[in-house]
Amino acid sequence: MNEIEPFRQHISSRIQLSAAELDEFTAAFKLKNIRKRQFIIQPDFVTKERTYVLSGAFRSYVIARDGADHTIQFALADWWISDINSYLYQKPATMFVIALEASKILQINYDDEQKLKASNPRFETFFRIGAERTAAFHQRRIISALTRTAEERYNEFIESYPEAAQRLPQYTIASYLGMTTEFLSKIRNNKVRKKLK
Amino acid sequence: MNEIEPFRQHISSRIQLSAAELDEFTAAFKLKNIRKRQFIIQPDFVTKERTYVLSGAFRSYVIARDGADHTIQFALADWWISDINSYLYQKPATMFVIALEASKILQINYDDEQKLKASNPRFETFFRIGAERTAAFHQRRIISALTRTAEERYNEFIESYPEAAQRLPQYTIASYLGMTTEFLSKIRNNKVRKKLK
DNA sequence: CGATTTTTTGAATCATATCAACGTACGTGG
DNA sequence: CCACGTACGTTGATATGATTCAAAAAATCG
Repeated sequence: MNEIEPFRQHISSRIQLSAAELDEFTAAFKLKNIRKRQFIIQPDFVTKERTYVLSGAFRSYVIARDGADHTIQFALADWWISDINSYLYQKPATMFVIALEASKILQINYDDEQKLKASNPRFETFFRIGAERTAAFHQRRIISALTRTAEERYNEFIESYPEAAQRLPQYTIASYLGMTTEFLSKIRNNKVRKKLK
Repeated sequence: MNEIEPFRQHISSRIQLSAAELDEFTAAFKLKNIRKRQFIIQPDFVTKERTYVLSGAFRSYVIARDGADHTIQFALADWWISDINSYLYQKPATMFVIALEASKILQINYDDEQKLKASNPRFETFFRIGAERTAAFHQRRIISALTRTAEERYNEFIESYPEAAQRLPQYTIASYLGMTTEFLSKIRNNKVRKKLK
């Protein structure tokens, strides 16, 4: 009946650990409650933690020169989120990460993560698998952005993430998919004039 | 005076190994000569190797429904290339990887990589670092695609990869940056009509 | 409820694509 | 080492998918 049970499951789905190892691993993480609209990462501050979402929802975004905001990533329960360039290289962030709902998260800080990885090869494996999957995921997104129209990207999104599609604000989904809120609205309501071939 | 010396340097830049470990690691890789225009990965075949480029140049791309091809990645000397979704999950590829020039590569196959990682935590670390950097790199590319105009993306590209910009065919660069060859040509020759503000 | 945030709608406009044609270069076989 | 074919790059005219702007409608929340 532990609050972090989903996290233990998550770890066990990637690597096999003894009960003691699992305790050691999870002990490096701190549980936090985050209010809606609270920022956990802001530009110019070094991202000192990696965040796992137990419950709630987050969105990371950057603000372009023209002031438009662009969603880089979402994270619902059982996802990770951070400004990976800031965390990995321990340099100032360029992104915001904000809670879209009241949320519970688990965080490990950079130094503790290094210690953990050095202490046990299985822990190193855990992070290796995570990084590989993230890279593969990003590659699929790049392919989608390069090869599909706005409408196709939206259809792909609601198929892949039905829960996110209904729970997250439309304007955040639009900016994740690289289109304006207005255009997404037109797609959803079939107001996009199509060429008849 | 060994042909694979750059590869040994590459490994040493990520992890610290004894001479014996370095030999063991490199022994898992096979050297291959690849002719210009030769494919090393094709759709529908499972990608069984991860490829490090010693010399030459490669491009990975997908073909969209409309027949247009889209460059996913380039690899010049000292870069890695593969269809990561195919290699990682050992399922059929969706991409082509073709040599743009006569090239020399080093390849490790999937099973040997697993053995290597299991045999020595430092080898696991090597791949973890690689995956992390790939993920961080992809994230920067996603941000660029979402927030910049075609012209800005091209300027960013020639600044970040001056060698690639002059060595690779324009149409491959255009498709990497998500624009047509014609439009890139107009950008390069200042033929793009700009709104005067 | 009233206030704020989010979504929708239509018209005008823009950034980039498409198409077609031509110019250039390069590599391969004789 | 020339010639010729094929691949690559450029240009201008036109078309289009998506944005911008402005305003109203709908949803959400304290």
